[in-house]
Parts: sequence; C-alpha cells; structure tokens
Amino acid sequence: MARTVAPVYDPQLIEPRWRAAWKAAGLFRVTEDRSRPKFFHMVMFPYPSGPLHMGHFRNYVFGDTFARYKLMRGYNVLNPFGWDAFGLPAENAAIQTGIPPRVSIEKNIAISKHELEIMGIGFAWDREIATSSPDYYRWTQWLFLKFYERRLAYKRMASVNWCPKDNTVLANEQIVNGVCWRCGTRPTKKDLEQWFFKITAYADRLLDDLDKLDRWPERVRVMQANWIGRSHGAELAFTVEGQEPIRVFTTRPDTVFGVTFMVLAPEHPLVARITAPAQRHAVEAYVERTRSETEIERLSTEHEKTGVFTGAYAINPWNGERVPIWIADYVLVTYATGAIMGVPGNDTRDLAFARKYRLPVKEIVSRSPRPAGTVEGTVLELDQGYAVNSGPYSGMPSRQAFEAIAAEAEKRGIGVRTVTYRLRDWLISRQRYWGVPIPIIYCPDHGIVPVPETDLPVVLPENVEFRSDGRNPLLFVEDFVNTTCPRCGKAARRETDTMDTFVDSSWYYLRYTSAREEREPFDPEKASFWMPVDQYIGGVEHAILHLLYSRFFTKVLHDAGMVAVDEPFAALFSQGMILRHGAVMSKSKGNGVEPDQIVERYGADTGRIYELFIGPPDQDAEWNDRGVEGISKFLHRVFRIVVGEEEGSPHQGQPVGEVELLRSLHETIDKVTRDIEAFHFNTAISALMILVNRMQDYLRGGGARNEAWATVAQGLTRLLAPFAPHLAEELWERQGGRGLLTFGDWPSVDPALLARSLVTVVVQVDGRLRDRIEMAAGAGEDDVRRRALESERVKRALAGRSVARAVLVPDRLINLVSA
RNA sequence: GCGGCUGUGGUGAAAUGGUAAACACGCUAGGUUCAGGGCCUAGUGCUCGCAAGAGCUUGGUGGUUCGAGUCCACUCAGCCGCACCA
Repeated sequence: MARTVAPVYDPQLIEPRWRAAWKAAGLFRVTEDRSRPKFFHMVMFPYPSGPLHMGHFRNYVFGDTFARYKLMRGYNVLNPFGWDAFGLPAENAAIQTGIPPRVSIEKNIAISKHELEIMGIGFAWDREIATSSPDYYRWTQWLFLKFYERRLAYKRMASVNWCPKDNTVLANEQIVNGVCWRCGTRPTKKDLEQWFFKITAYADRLLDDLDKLDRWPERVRVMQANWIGRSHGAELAFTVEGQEPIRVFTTRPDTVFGVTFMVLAPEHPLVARITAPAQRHAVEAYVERTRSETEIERLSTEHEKTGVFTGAYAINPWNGERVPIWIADYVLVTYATGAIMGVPGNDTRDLAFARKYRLPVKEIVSRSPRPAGTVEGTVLELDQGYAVNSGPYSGMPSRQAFEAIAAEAEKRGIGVRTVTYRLRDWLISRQRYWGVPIPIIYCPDHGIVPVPETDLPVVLPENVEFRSDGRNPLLFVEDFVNTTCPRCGKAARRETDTMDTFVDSSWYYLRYTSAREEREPFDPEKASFWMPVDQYIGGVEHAILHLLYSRFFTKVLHDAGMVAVDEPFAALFSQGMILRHGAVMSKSKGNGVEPDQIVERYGADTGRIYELFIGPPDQDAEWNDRGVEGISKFLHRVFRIVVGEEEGSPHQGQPVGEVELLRSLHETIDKVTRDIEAFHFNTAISALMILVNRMQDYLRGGGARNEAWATVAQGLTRLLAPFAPHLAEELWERQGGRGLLTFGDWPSVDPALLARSLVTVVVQVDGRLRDRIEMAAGAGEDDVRRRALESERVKRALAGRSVARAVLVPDRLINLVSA
C-alpha cells in the first residue's frame, strides 16, 4: 500500500491501512506454543441482534485493550469470539416477517462483525463459532447425552409458568412484574413433562468453590451464594391422628416448643387425606385458587398471607401439644418438604399468619436465659438468644439447644439434621423452534430412548412453516417427528422441545480451544492446555445464570474426566453499562450511538479511548458527546507532538529538562502497567495525558528533539498501542519503527530513571499543611526538621511553641507536633 | 427484611493512612494574518480579603491516629441483587 503522508492526524486515512496490516499478520492467531506463557482471554459472546451501539462496545474495548496488552507482554494469547445464535428473537422475527432465523442471524452476524472490525477489535477469527451451526450443536447434543448417561439429565412432570399467548414455558427470570416479558400476558401454571439438568447435585460444590474464585467480583459471588441458598437445619416429624407423620424442615429446631400450628403447602399430598369433612369445601376452593396464581405472585412480599384450616390436628412430640393443621400459600411445595411448623414466637411470617387467624403465640426464645414475658416480633438469631419455655432445654443458648434437640430427635427417630437449598434443578426444555433439538426418541415399547451418538446431529429442519399462533413448528414437521426407535426399529416419535440457549453457552469456552475439531466436542489436550479462562469479561446481568451454569458444566465434565479444571473462569470482570440521557443505551430507546458514526467522525481510536476514559470500568457511565471531542483533540495533539508539528511557545510552568522528561516516561510506564493489570483504564489514559502534557512543556521550554526526546516519544507510542492501536502503529512507522508495534514489546520501567535528586517535602504543624520545602532526596529527620523550622510560615504557625516531636515520611512529609 | 455497591467541585472523576479535587469536560479573560471552529496563554472547590494570607471543605455524628476521603462504630440518602426459601 502506498505510503500516505498526512500533514494532520487523519483517522479515515490511517485506520483501514493498519487493520489490513493486522489481518495480514494474523492478529491473535495462536497455537499451543509452549515457549510462551498461555493466556486465555474471553469476552462474553453476544446474541447477534443486529447493529451494535457504543454501549455494547465497552465490553469489547476493555477486552481488546487487555488482550493487546497481554500480547505485548509476551503471552501466547487465545482471544476468540463467537455468536450465541439460537434464541427467540430470531424466531419471533420469522413469525412476523417470514424471514427464516438462519437468514436473519447470518445477516446480523455480518453487521456486527463489520462493526467490530472497524473499531479495531481483534479476535482469533479462525476459531469463530456460532451455537446454531450443526458443527457446534451436534456437540451440545452429545453433551446432553453424557449428562443423561450420568443421570444428570432427567424428565419429570413439572408445574411451570406458561404463557398462553406465546404458547411456551417461561423461565422464572422471563416473568417481569408478574407478566410475560415479551407480550405482557399474565402467565398461568401448567403441568408439563419437562427436561431438567440436575444442578442441585452440585449445589455444595458450586457454593463451596466460590471461595476459590478470589478474582471474581464480590457481588457476583454473593449473588451466586444467595441463589444457591444453602440452609442448615433439621427435618422433624409431627404425628397426625390416623395418618403418616408430617415432616417439616426448619432451620430452628431449637424453637420446636413454640409450635402453635402447622402449615402445609396447598399442593401437599397429605392435604386431601387429612382434611376433615366439614372443611373439605373451603380447602378445595382454596387449593383451586392458589393453583391459578403463579409462584412469583405467591412469593411477593406484598401478598397478604392467607390460609384455611384443614380441620385436622398434629401432635408435637416434644411437648404433647395438639396443634391445628392449616394450608397456606406462603408455604411452597417445591421447597424442602412443603410443610412447616408454625412458630410465631420467633418467625415474622408465622407471626403475621398467627395474628391474622388469631392463633396463639408462645415465647420460646429470649435475649436472656429467662423469659421476657412478651413477644415483640423481632426474630432472635441463633447466637443472639436463649431457649425459654422449652422443657429440659430452657435456659440453653439457642445454638446449644439447636444441637441438643437435633441430637435427641435423631436418637428418638423423629428427626434428622439436614441441609436444604433454594437452588432448583435447571429446566432446559423450551417449546421453541430456534434452538438445539433435544436428542431423545419416544418409543411405545422402550419409552425414553437417547439418540445414539453416531446419529448426531439431530438436525434442526430449516424448511419449516412458522405459525402465527406461536406453536412450535417442529410439531408439524412429519419427517422430523416421525422416526424409528434406535433399539427396536419400530415407529417412534422424536422430542420436539429444544434446549434452553443457556445450555449452548455453558461450554463454548471449551469449544474455542479446538473450534474445528470434528470427532469430539473439544480436544481434551488442547482444552487442558488453555483452560482455565484466565480473564473473562462480561456484563453483570449474567452474574447468576450463565456463570452458574458454566461452572456446573465444567464440574460435570471434570468429573467425567474430560477437563482438568473444575472452575472455568479464573478471573472475572463485570463492566458497567453506558447510559445516555439517563437511560441504558439501547436501540428501542433511540439513545444509542453507533460505532459507524464515531468511526466516521472521529476515528475508532477516539471511540475506544473515550470509552476507557469515561469513568471507572466497573461502574455505569453517562455518554457525553463533548467528552468524545476532548479525546479527539487529545489524539490530534499526540499526533502533532510526536510527528513534529508542535513547537515551543513560552509558558510559565516548571521547566522540563531531559531528566524530568525521561522520569515522566518511566513514571507513566509504571502507572499504566499497574493500571491495566488492575483494569483501571480510566486512570491509565489520564497518565498518558499527563505524559503528553510533560512532553509539551519540554518543547515549550526549548527542549530539543534529540535522543532523549525520541526515546520518550517511542515509549509513549508503545504505551498507546493497546488503547489506540491504529494511531500507535502510524506513529511507530513515522518514527522509523520496524515491524508492527502490536507484536512489539511492552516497555519496562528503569528504576534508576525514576529516582529524583530533589524532592518536595510537605511541612505540617499539628497535622495542618504550612509549607513546602525542597530537600535533597533521602534527607534525614534532623535535616528536614532544621530546614522546616527555618520557614517563616512554620514559625508563624508554631507561634513560639516548641516542637514536642516530629513524624517524618521520608521524601514526602514532616509533621511537627507542638508541645 | 437480608446482602452488596455508591455518596468528593458546575460535570465525569482522581487520591499504597501522609499536599483532597490529579486528568478531562465546562466556564472566564486574553492571544492568534482572529467569521465560526481550531490552536495557544492564564485562571477556575467555598468564604473573607485589593493583596499577602487566613479559615472552611470528601452525605451526617462520633471514635482510633502525630495525621482520616481512606480505618472503626452508629446514622442518612441513592442504586443493584435476592426476597414469605421455613
């Protein structure tokens, strides 16, 4: 390409040229090169929804900057990308427009890819994946079969949230404010046979291993821990006349003497059997009513507790008391045993229920070993109180009573210590078309039969008719549904549900390690070479779902001997969102800024640096068009100063000589390096601005463009490379640099050049700043103190008092404490 | 209710327990073969003062310390997550 000599910084001219150069050089193309340390770097892959906006780009800019930096540090960087290409939006678009999902997805991918390219975001494109490609989803199906073999995939009847308008199940997270997130319809409950992954079998490990993830944001770990929700307690049995006992779960067995009623979930199997004839009508009506409510509604705090007495009584084996059995919708059949013991004396929910239905309240926990005589409604935690009115356990600290009662229950065979989780099994069936077909066949003789591995992939038929009623088009594809049993060859029916798209994204990082592998989902050797992901970057909206599912997958595959690691992501960074006009940037709100606009007007480098400088990377930031202008000016200034337009014009600041200039460079190298490692991109940019200001001061003070200058200019250029890669390459070439800077070395700090001979020491009197003095570096306390006391300002502040003692921070500060 | 995060100039923000407000935006004044824009210079937390200077200042109240935006306790406000999970 012809060399262009631009008198001014012209991004339009220089940027395409360098992108072509990187492409030719194979930026981020890697192999399992053992001569360099590996670094597996990933940004979360997106759903290809069409044009991206600068809000999306923050993620990619951080990632690209970090990956380029690691490359310059000499790492063998695996930096792949792909597309989470299955999902409902493409299917809905197909229903409305008739454009097949594959067509719209491919178009969107092309658009997004172009935008990434013009922003200079580099990836290992030779490893690009799309979850909707048969090359990929056949292995998603294969993994499903592995889970099935290991009894981690199973089918059962489940009461699910069903959107009657869209004709599909909704995951709990897809119900927003009690209605379907898509169409606003109130979902109903429906009993359906659904496929689940048994994530609960891994609950303990998923929770305990969070401790290993010391390079994850605290908030994400906390959210996952809450989601798993492990509770230690006991299951206790209460006898019912003429029936099997009711088993309840409680985290507070020490409060068992305070039971004044029992509550069963309305769906509890015992309800029908124990209900007294007189209450049957009321109970049945109540059960019917709760069935029409969603779990979300039932669990809402504002929802007033309601319930109905069954007419039956249970006996509390601990004190022989006879207590009424109620049913109430605040007890969930899906959690623990679906039944509770009502202890209004130390539980706010039970207290509210007891007050509403005038049930007795007993004090059984007190702040002191003696009863206070009142129950005020504050719950005392296990290590805050003492058991009272509790028979032989009275007076014990609650924790001790917990242990004693649990032990006694086990001895008497009326209870057992146990652990319960809030986490439930992962419902992966979706009554949707645009997803991975679940590789299962239903045979009239053999029931559920997995598709043999050799028959994979079960290809998703693409010539289908989309129905306006939203029913899964697969149901009507005869060729697909009608098949034969792999065991007996008889006519059989294929599963038409597809998998939740979170299954697709639960293993894509492994696929990246050998993206073109044809015999297995990934090459175990390559996977063990690259795993774990050393740095993962993505939005906090995936704090639970995707990140928890991926951890689960990794553990399962670890147990199956397929991967060495049991945690996929060693370090996680969750970036803040970009807002504009006070709202998250989005196409629907019309407040998006598109990369094309930025690239055309200012160049990609300006857009990149602006997104880095806008604020702390982990916090949300407001987009400001003026701020973009500011960055553009900065880059123009960098260009002029390095390329040689800028000359000195006099100013009043401190003169900057060669020594100061070189020191500034090394201070900047030090600062920028530490800032990138810590993901403090905003301060890294400000450090670069400071260096450029110093360079300007040097020239204005008459400094020559000599060898020292060239060293600093080249140093600046290298430091700029991860942030503004196009400009850096251009400057590098104009300075006579060899090869591509992107593949060059990151500069290192020379501690000798950081040293100062003269330092400014701050003088405080009684902790208040009074003066600053110039001292030789390394001056001792006596010298500094003597010089400080010579200061008129210091004398005035002391006002004749003597100095009782002095605190010296070498080369920085002395504090004179007056008598 | 539980948990997490955040409170600093007009704005975005910076600050290993050691000069609060770096860097930038904005603004003011001036310069520029100066329409505008750009570029350059000086200034810009608040109060008093012509100035020199003095005092005040990191949501609030206390505490630890020679010294606190930073650590501790309590408290207020905002944001986020979970939320009748027994």
